[in-house]
Amino acid sequence: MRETAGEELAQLLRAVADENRLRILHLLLQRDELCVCDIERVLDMTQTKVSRHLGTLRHARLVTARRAGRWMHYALRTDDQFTEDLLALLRARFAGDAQCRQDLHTLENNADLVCDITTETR
Amino acid sequence: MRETAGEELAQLLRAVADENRLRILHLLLQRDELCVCDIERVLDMTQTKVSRHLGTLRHARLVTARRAGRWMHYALRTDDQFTEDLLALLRARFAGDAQCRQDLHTLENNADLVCDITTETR
DNA sequence: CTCATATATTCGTTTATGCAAATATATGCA
DNA sequence: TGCATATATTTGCATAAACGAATATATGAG
Repeated sequence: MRETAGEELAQLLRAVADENRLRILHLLLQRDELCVCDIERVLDMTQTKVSRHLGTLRHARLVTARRAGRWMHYALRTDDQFTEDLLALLRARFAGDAQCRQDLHTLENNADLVCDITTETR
Repeated sequence: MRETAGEELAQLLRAVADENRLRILHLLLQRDELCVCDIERVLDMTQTKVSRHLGTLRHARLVTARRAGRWMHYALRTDDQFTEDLLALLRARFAGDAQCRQDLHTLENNADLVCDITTETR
């Protein structure tokens, strides 16, 4: 059942090779953590869609999930050098992308984000 | 008909996110140029398969094609910084991959490669 | 022109991926 | 316990991508 190393790399790259997931990764580069409904609101995607794409990213070991009450907090993984380097590369690209800039604007002007509240007792 | 910048990035990443194309890129990192039949022999893939994947890489602007007599010589593009950086990242990964090491061995021990002959008058 | 070689493209099929809608699970509050 | 909220998963369908086999094109040799 073990994948070959090459197939594992291809799978990681496949996880990144999707516009929806790129937008999610871009958001996660801006905050330590974000929950599903935050992403849902900022990117204006359905809950199903966000959850599924986060599942893909988690399966590819690009993000971690942490439960906090009713919310699942997602964050970028920081334990793999290749992933780190790849994200650093992408971060530079995102800066020049119109959609990403708009998403960033929406993120910063949204006062209702769950993950902006530091206390998790809700 | 123009793609968004984000979709363009996703398309580039999609082109890289395939094990066959990763193996081809790995070979191209070893030589300035390789023709289709060289890759065909080293990777033991059918001509159709190699040609189609090279087409995908060319379409994603990862490689260039140059006709030399009956042969098409493919080479990595060097005119885009992001692509350069991405390939540099991959190069490091390839070194630790068993399949890539074997491909490299096959490449080096194959005396019949078209692109090992410097003169193109055949 | 004819034949052989190198590469590209088309065709039909299979597999993978994305989506929305519906449903299921998990947590917290009353 | 029962209800509301947050998230995950399943289902059914549509589109995209991969494959081999066959066919087409392009070049060079004779």
